[in-house]
Amino acid sequence: MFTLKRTHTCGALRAADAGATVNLNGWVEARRDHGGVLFIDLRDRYGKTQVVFKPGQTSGPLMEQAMLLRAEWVVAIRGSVRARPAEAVKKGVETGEIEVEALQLEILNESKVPPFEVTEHVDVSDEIRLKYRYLDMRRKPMQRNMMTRHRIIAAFRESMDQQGFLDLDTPILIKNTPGGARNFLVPSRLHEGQFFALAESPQIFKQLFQVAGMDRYFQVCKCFRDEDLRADRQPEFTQFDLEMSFVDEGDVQAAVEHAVSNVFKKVLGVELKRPFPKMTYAEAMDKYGSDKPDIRFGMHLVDVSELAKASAFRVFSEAISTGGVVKGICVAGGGTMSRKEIDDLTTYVKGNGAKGLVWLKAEAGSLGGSSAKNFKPEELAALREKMGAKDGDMLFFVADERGRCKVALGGLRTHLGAKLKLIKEGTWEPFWVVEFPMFEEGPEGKPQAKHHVFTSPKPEDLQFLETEPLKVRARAYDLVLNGVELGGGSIRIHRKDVQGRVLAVIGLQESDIREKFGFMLDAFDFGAPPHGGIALGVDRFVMLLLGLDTIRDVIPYPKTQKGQCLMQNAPSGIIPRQLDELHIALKLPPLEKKT
RNA sequence: GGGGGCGUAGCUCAAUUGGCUAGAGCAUCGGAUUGUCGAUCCGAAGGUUGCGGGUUCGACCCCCGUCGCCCUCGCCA
Repeated sequence: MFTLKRTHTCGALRAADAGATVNLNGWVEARRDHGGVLFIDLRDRYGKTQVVFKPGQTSGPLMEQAMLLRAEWVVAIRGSVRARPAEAVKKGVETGEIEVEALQLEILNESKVPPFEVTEHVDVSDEIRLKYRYLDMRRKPMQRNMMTRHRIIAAFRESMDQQGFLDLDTPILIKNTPGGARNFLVPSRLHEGQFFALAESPQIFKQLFQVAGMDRYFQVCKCFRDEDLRADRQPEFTQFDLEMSFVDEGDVQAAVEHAVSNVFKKVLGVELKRPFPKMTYAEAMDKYGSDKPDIRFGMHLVDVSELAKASAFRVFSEAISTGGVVKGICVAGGGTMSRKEIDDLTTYVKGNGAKGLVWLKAEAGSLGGSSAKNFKPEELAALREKMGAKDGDMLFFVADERGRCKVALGGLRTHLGAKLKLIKEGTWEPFWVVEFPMFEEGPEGKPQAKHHVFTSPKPEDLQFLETEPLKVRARAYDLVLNGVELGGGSIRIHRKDVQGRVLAVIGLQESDIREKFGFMLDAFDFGAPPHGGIALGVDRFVMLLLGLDTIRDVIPYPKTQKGQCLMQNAPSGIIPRQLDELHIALKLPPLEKKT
């Protein structure tokens, strides 16, 4: 029986409702039995309301029924709203001024004792949370995360609609095109021996929308990548995806800024300054050692290679003579660091590929520390000057091959920013990283696309395409916020000849190009407009706005680091008949390989 | 595939150098309790120390293997 359908949610009632007779539906979160009076906290996603059963006012049978209630039972209650006695008002709770005096109770469902207490007050391991995700999501933090996720997506959609974008979907089952992220494969029953891939992004389809004249497409879409997981990477994740025609970089960026700003305004009440600033890739790497720097604190990387070249300190001079660089950072007030802390930092940079960490303390108008003896006094003075150090500061240097030096020192900068709490929390400084290189050096020195093969080179760099590909800059842009890459996009190639040249640079044979991208190039034969777009990671976006450090907490049903669903126990084997239908034979590695 | 951390009661954790009956808080169950709200008080029950092997007089602790969760490198255009 379910007759007492709710008239109010568990978060709705206020002092002004006193006297009303209402129905509430929800879960029993807590039960406080005082021998006479019995309190029940009733919970739904809107809040909690205290229900009270009082001897004298509550009938005997109803009291008996109420005594049965346990945590997580689902009930419907009819009762009258009462203002609480002044001394019993619960401050800081929206429904704290009232309670509902029960008149009637329907037990809609009982519950086993849950594996963990369904309250935000207890810590539960990820493993247990994922196994019982439906219980985890009953708790306030996950409810908040899911509601925020919804509001972010809604605000994004609202902006897209306002700007005239069409919400169109694209296939999940698509052609397998090796290269880039590994695809999940789906065998085709109707075509024996053939496979679909799950879309790793709608990239090609959204570009073909532009050829189709569907100017201004967007989608909130699932993408699938069969790669190893991280705190911010799941095998299936969600993107804000958009593409527009007859545009340049500025048009795409403006559209995204409108949407991102709307999200911040609607969800956080924060007005972002537009347009977002831009930083070139070269500057990001030079000053921060990262293509997604956290610019909420300074501590820039300083190149001291000129000083290092002639240095008596061989670690420095040899790094330069072998073609490397020496860079440093200045930690304001870091002079008080202990030897142990410095050792930990050394371990940290070594983990990022550096050979070691040189440290010098700014003190007594010069530089000290165990490495200081390797330098002449005037060298120390010059270093101090170049690094802008004051007494009490700590200087760290990494001498290494250019790329490794930036990565190691950039990593150290980020690490120190968090460790020393240099980051201004609650500040939002989104910006664009632009002028990415078109290619990067792949294995065996072969150029490979840094963004993707449909990214347009800058026209003025086209002349180097075949001769010095690594020098070519792309019309690509990444949106970076608080050290997180929120997404990236580009102006695409819309001319078949240029597309062919780019594919050739990365070493694709004519036949490969036909097989993989033939339909795309064919489409370009029929009048492709100039176009461009971007994709943003929804999960990362939500994580960032909520100040969390894993996207698992903003995805309703995420996978573990081994890519499994602990609730369903997926993936799992299939029965022989299913394999037969697909004409698939398993070839498993031997179970045990013991010698 | 590599490196690291963790795995003890339903949950979160403790257990000295390898040593006595493996403990605590919460949850659960029973009792008490008429204004609590993460109620309180009294009591009870609850353990294959992830699993398998080894070393030892003796293993939660040491060794080998294995499974799981997490972080990370590779990888993720």
